[in-house]
Amino acid sequence: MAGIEDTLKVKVLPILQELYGVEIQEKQIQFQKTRKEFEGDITIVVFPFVKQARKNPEALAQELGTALMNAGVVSGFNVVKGFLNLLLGDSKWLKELNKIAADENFGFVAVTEDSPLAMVEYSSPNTNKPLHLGHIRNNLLGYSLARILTANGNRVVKTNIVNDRGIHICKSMLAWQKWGKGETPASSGMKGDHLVGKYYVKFDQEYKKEQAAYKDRGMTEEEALAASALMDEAREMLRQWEAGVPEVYALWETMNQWVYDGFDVTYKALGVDFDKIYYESKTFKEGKDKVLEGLKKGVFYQREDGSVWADLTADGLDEKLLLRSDGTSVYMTQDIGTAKLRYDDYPIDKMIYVVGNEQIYHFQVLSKLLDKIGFEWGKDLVHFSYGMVELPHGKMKSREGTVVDADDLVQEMIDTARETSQELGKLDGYSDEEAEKVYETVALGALKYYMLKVDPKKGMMFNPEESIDFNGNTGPFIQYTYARIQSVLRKASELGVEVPASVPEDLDLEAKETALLKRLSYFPQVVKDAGEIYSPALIANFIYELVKEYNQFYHDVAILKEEDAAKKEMRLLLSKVTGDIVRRAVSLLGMNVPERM
RNA sequence: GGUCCAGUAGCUCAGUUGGAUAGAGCAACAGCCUUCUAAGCUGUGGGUCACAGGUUCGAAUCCUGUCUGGAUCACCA
Repeated sequence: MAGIEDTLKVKVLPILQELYGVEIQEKQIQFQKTRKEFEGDITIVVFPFVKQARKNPEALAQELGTALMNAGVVSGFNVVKGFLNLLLGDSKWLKELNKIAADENFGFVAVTEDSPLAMVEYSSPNTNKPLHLGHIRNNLLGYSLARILTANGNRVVKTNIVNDRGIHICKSMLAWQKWGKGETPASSGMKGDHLVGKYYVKFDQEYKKEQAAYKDRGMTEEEALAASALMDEAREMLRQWEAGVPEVYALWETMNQWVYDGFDVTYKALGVDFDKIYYESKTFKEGKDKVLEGLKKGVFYQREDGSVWADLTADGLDEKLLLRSDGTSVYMTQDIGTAKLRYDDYPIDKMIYVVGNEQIYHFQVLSKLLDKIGFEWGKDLVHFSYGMVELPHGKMKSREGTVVDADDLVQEMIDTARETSQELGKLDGYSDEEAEKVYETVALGALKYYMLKVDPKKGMMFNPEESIDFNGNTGPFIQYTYARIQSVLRKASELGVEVPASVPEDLDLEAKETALLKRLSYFPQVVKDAGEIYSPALIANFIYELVKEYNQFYHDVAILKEEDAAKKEMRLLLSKVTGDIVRRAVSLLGMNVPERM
């Protein structure tokens, strides 16, 4: 598409110059896809230069079209109001098909050692509970973003910052100590992160009981909060951890390891991974140092109680606490430290944080703070924020156990894929193992596509039942089309028809064939746009349109029944190329496609 | 209260830097399996683009105001 537009532009500019003797800016020439209800391949909007040319829109379009026709640039045209619809002719599209077939990396920019380096932070779990639905959106967005950036010619480092310290971790540790009776993942048969999460919930339940008991004894809400023995114990544990008390530290290490083992399983199931993992327990001291350095330089100030603050009121933000009065660090301090370590480790050109939109303010502040401390890259950091995932029933609360657990959800999707597939008898003849693999691919495809097709900025409604629907704008629909293409290719091979590397350019195309080719030719532009605005949704919508186009083509023409050998080969090549593009486009979403389903 | 984000069909969502008669899917209804996979295809119905102004050849899109929903403004992370 881009290529076609550029060559057209070069031809159109001098013609306008010659016809009307006016200098038209390149920007003024607007191309758009010709709408379905009109005849044509590409459309020029002439309104932008009617004034300069001092002509009415229709006459201008008519003259421009005639000139382009005479110059042999287009094979035909028609004018509707101010819209000049151009027909490019079949040979142009067949040339495009041969080009796509010859270029294995069609639409992707090659990555070299000199390519810019982008770091994508995503996932960022806490080690006191398992991953849930919100994390799934985060993980899928982050992973997809990394792939899209790679496709656009960036070196990419995927990173994860694990929040492995703080009072919330101590809560599960304390609860396990008090009520765990030595339970381990091995002894309980539970996944480590689920086991630890169970004790986090346990703490909250006991804490609520305690508070209720206090209130029964006549305490006010505030008095009860202040009197909490449980919370005191948790805080004491945090102090002991910071002081490095061996037993506490050992317990912390053991329970964290359980959680990491559990996370690994979930990440693997989701098909996401990381190049480098940072731990807050190892970065918060670095942040403290940076803050104290800033204090010395006079960028920050200290209050009477010893707490350290940044005054951002001049930037339209508030005052921000960086170190507590007892000298311990807060969330912001840790992020400063992590940022510093990362820039020490990598020559980062672009830093992207995939973090929920409830933290927009946090990242505005972080950007300003990093800038003030003297990191010139601070103001360029990107907070790729995404909206919350809501459920039809209401909000999720991890402490109340109303979350949708990531592992459970994935398992449910796989079960549904299996049931539906078996009902339809889709995979008869496959071994159990092979079939199971397909169920997983389909289940994950459904989940990923559903999560990624929505504009990340917006909050989304996750309807479990609808997501497992195998009809419509869904991952399985895309996978199904791909599988059917492979089936056509297998059948052709059985019949002894080879898919050619290229086809003659003097064939006559039918409307559905041109439409499909047009769609394919947009691919590079879509990848580029998605990379610029960081949008997996753009890719998802493109794939859906492409696949729909193929399905219409598939049902309209008999690919293998065609008598004309050249035309049959053209249709086969078109199918193969479509399959290749679908597979590669889908990989940008972290999705896989099955060869058969 | 300040700041930020959103509001498009009954539901879930698209809608490129302002362009033609605002599009899909789901749900409803009606067709299509002797053919390369019917997890599909075709058709029908369904809209005050939250509301009111403004900018212009042209506004769902840009500007202003209002309403509604969400987020945030912690010595939580």
